[in-house]
Amino acid sequence: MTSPKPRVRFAPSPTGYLHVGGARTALYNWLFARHESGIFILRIEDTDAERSTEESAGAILDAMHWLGLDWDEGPEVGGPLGPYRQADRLDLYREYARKLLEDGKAYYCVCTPEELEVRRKAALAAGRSLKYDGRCRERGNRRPSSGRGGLVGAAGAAVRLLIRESGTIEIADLVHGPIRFEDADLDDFILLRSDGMPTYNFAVVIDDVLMGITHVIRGDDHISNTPRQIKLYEALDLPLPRFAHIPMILGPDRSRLSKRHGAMGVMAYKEMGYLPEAMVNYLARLGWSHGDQEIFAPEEMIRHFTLEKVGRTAAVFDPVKLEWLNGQYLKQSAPERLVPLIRPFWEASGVNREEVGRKDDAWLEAALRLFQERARTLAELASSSRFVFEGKIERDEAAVRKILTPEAKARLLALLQDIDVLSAFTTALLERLFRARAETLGLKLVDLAQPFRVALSGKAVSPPIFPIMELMGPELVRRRVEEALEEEG
RNA sequence: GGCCCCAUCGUCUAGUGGCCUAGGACGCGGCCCUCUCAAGGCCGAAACACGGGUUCGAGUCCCGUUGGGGCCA
Repeated sequence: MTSPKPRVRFAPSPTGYLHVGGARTALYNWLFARHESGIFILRIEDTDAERSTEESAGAILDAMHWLGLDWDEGPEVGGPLGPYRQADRLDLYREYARKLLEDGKAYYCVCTPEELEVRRKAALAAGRSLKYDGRCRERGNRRPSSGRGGLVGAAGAAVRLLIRESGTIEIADLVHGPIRFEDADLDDFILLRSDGMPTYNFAVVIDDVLMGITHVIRGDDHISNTPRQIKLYEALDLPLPRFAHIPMILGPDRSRLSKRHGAMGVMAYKEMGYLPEAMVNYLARLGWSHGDQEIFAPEEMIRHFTLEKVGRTAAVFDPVKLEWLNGQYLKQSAPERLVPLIRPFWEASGVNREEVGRKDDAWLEAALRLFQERARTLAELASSSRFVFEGKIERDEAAVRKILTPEAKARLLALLQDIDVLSAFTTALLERLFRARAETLGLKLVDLAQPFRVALSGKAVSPPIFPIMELMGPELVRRRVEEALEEEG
C-alpha cells in the first residue's frame, strides 16, 4: 500500500501585492511538495469582493513566476479539481452549507453584524467571553425565520456551525508538536454570511477537502482557526489533513510586518535590483536551517527541506542580510545573464539607452565582470558602472579637492602624453607604463592611480583602473582626463 | 477579556541531558592582501529572559513569572 502523493497549496488573497511573509509560506509549501514529489497547488482566495482585485491576483502570479515557484494546479495551468478561484466556487460552499443544515449540524442565525458588535462590546466591558451567545441556536433554525426562506444564504440569515461537544481537540502540528484546545472555548462560528459569502474558515475547509489537500502548511497566525476547522471536518465526516504552522515574519520592532517597515512586497525587491534566487535563499533560511549552511542552490534546498527542521520562533526580516546574500549571488552570476537584467537599471541611472544599445554583449559583459563583485544590487551595479559610458559625469567634490591637486594634474597631463605613444591600449601595457613612471618619479602607484580614478570615474572608488581604461578606450580616457584638468581643485 | 503560540549574540540560526570554556552567518571593530573600494583570509567584541524544580549533571526536561506575538464573521 503506497501512501498517496502529498498535495499542498498556497492560497493568497488578492488584496495587494505578494509580501515577503506570503512568499515564504508559498516557498515552504513549494519546497515540501518538491521534496516529497508531491503536488503544489495555487488557489486564489478572493471571496472578499470588497478588497480583492484582478490587478492584485495578477501581481501575485507575477511574483510567484519571478521567484520561480511553479505550481502544478491552479490559475493559468488549470487542473482536475478546479476551479482554483474561490469566487468561482460559491455554489460549492452553499451546497455544503445546505448539507450541514439538513443534517442538523448547522443553523440559521438572524443576528445582524451590528447587533453582534453591540453584544461583543458589552461582553468585553463586563469582562465576559466574546463568544457568540448562542441566541439563534436555541431557536433551532433550520430555515430563516424571515424572508423568502429555504434558500441558503438568502434572506439576511447567516449560517452557523453547531458545536455541542465538550471535549478536547488536539492538533498534531508538524512543526509545533501537539497543541490542545477545549471545545468549550469555541463558539458556533459563521459558515456563510448573510449575503451568501463563505467565511474564511468554511471556504478553506471545503476547498482543501475538494482539492485533496494532505498537508496544510500556513502561517501560525492560523493556529487559532484550526480547531474550528477541525470541527468542520468532523461535522462533514471527512478525514483531517496534517497541519504545519510556520512562524511569522516580523519587522525590526518585532511587530507584525507592515508597510511602515519599508518595502515588503516581493516585487519591490526586484525593482531595487535583487535577484530572485537571493530572495528565495534568504526566505528559505528565515525560519529553516540546515546546519551551518547559508547559501543553497534550489536543488539543495529541495533535497534538504523538511518540516522538522523548520523553527518555531518568529523571525525578524533583516534587509541587510538579504543585501549581503544578493551580493553573493551577483558576484557568482554569469555576466551573460546579468546583461539583460541590468539594462533597465542603467537607463534609470541616466545612461543613454542608445549608447548601451550600440555596445556589443562582449563589451557589456566585460564591464560587468569588473563591477559585479563589488555591488550588492543591480541598482548599485548600474550606478557604479555608469561612468564607463560616454555621458557626462559628476565628480565628487571631496575627491576632487583631495586628490586632483595641482601636482596630481601635472602627472595626469604627463601620463596622457605617455599613453599617446603606447603601442596598444591594453591593461598590461598601461600597468607597466604607470609602474615605470611611478618608480622614476619616486612615487607609489597609488599616487598615480588615484588621480586617474577621479579623472575617469569622478569618484575615489572604482574597480582597478587599468582594465577600466582598456574598457573605456583611449578617446574617452583622454576626454575625461582633459575634463578633469579643468576641475577646480 | 478568553484561548493559543513563542523565548540562545543587535539580527538569522546550530544545539534534541554530558562532545558547550555555547558553534556558524549577517552586521560591527582590528589586521593581512592591495592602485582605491569591494571580494577573500585571519583575529576580536557580542547570547542561553528570570525564578523554582527533576537529575550525578540542564541551553537542552517540568512548573511558574516576565516579555513578545496571534486568533476571536
